[in-house]
Amino acid sequence: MNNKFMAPVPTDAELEILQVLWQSGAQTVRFVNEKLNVQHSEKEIGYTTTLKFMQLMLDKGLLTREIVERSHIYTPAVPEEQMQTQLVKEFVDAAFRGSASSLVLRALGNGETTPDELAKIKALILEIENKNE
Amino acid sequence: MNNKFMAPVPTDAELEILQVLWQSGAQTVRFVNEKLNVQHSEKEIGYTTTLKFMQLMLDKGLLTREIVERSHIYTPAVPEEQMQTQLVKEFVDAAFRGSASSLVLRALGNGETTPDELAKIKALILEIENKNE
DNA sequence: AAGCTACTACGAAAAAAATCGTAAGAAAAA
DNA sequence: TTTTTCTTACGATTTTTTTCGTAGTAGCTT
Repeated sequence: MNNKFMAPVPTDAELEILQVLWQSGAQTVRFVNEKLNVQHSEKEIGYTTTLKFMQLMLDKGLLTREIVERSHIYTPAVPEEQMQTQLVKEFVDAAFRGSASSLVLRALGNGETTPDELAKIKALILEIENKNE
Repeated sequence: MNNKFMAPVPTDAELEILQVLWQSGAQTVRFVNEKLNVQHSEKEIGYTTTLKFMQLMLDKGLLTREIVERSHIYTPAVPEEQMQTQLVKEFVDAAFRGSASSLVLRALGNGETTPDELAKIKALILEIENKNE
C-alpha cells in the first residue's frame, strides 16, 4: 500500500541503502546487502534486514521495483540531487538555524577541498552573482 | 555519572535544545521548554519532557549545569562552531558520500543566498587558495 | 518427484529516541 | 503553619528505527 505522492525523508539506514543504489544503479537486495557489509565491516547486517528495509522503503515511496527473472530490482524513486536538496534544507535548519551560507563557510573552512573543487564553487558564485544583476 | 570525555552526537531533539542554548545563552529548563513550544507550534512539548532531555544530555556530556538560586542553569558543553564542524562531517558522509564540495554546490545552488553572504564565501575561497600556494 | 537453493513475505523482537506521570523538596504566599 | 507554587528526580510508557527468524514459493538438480 504504497503512497506514491511524495517521498518522505529517509532514516539513516535508509539513506545508506539509497546511496548504494544511486551509486551503482538499480540493484537487487543481495547486491545492496553485500555492498553495505563491505563498508560497514563492524557488524554483519543480515540479508533479511536489508530486505525488510527495502520493502519498507518501497511502501514509503522511497523506492520502486520491477521483477526481472523472478528477482526484484529496486530503484530510487527520486534522483540523488533532489534528495540532497531536501536533506540540505533540513540540515541547515537543524544545525545552522537556516543559514545556508554559514553551513558553506563551515564546510569549506573545515577540510580538504581540492583547488579544482574550489574553482568550481567560485564559478558557481560568479554565475549566481550575475544572475542577481 | 557523567562521562566528560567527549560529547557524543546529539539526536535531533537534543540538537534543538542546544540551539536554544547557543542562541540565548545558559538557561533554565523552563526557558528552553517555552522557547521550543513557540517554535514548534504543532504539539505542546511537556515541561518534564524537556527536563528529562536536559538531564540526559547532562549525563551524556552535552550540557553542564550550575545551581543558581535553587534552580538549574544549563550550558552547552561544546561551542556551536565545534559541534557544527562535527555535524557537517557526518552529514557529508551520509548524504554526499564524503564530498564537501558537492554539499557546498548544492547548498548554494539551492536557495536564497544574499550577495553579502556570497561575498563572504568568495573571500574565504580566495583565502584558502592563497594558503594553498 | 524429492531434495536443494535462492528468493520474498511478514510478524515480531530488540534497541534507540521521545514523552510523560508521579513523587518529593523547598521557598513563597496566605 | 498550612497551602500553594516551582522545581528536580526518576521510573515507565510510547513511538520510531533497526534487526532478524521463520515460513512459503518456485526453479534446479539428480
